[in-house]
Amino acid sequence: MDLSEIKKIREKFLAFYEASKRVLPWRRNQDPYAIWVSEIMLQQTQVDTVMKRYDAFLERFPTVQALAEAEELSVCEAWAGLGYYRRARLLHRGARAVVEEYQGVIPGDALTLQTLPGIGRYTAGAIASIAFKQRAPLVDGNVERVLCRIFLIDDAPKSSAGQKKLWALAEALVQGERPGDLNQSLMELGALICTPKQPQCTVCPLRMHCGALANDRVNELPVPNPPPKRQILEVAYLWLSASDGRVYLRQRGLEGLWAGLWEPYSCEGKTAHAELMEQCGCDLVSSGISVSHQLTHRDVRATVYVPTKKKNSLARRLALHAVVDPLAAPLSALARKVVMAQVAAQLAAP
DNA sequence: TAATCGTGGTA
DNA sequence: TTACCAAGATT
Repeated sequence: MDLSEIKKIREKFLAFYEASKRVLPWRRNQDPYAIWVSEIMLQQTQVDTVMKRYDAFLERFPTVQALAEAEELSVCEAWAGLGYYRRARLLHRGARAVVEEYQGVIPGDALTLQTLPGIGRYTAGAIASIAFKQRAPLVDGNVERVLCRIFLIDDAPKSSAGQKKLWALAEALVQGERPGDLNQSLMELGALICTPKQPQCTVCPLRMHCGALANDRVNELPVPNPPPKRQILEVAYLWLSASDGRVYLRQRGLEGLWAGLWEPYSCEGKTAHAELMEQCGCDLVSSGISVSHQLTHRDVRATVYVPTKKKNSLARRLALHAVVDPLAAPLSALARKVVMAQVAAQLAAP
């Protein structure tokens, strides 16, 4: 990307911001403390939600000194309704750090800001650029979307490759006049025009510079971040059959996973096998049957165990019910797989 | 690196 | 109803 193109894009953003910026409480002045408070409140929180509480918070804690002197509990009170209350505690700690380590003067450069509690890379860039006019970049959810589209970035925004490209572009764009306005213009475009769904490309001031629009890929960029890796849930099932061929089942509790459904007695978690033996009070060996099952956010690995010798008291001890046809019971999909696999194995090799 | 942290809004 | 998203940071 050549510098003249970057410069044109920068100027489009600044012109858009000048013409279209919203009137917001934290844009009244450039008080670093007030900007700081707003940036913390706005983390993962909608503008409307912050609007309702921002002025009251500043009225109660008008300066960094006032906040530092306050009790943590009262800070959290003033935070009520904003969620993520750890932010309030970290902001409070940050204020105390500024008073103790910086004589109450908020540092003006991004690197120092980022050492304060609750201030990460984004917030440091925001405070440094908006309150101190430093050429410090920032990347938030809006900026990710806007830059992925304009610069046709095919990496997922949260991926390391994507983050690297995004921060590099944000860094390049902010190297000009009015860095604070430039940074806010990126976010403002994302909030008002370059929205996640149904972006207003026809009126977008950057439409002549947008790679996604030129390639008709606006709706597929940014590419979705990969879903979080699913947890593995281990389940150990006890296969207990009576001499007459019936199978022992139990009903699960009415809360939680597979609530109210039936299954062979089971234990869950990494120590499922050991726990199952503990509950049975006897040795258990694998029946040779193991089953995989997928839930929304878990991969289940189920293994079936059988007692090494007949334990007639087991069923009574575990309060199990003898069922003639286990497949007729309301089983979870996993338990159904387990029962079918176990029955099939027994028919094949009785 | 991945889970966690709150609440409110939208399609 | 259910994702998905909203000016992220921390451990």
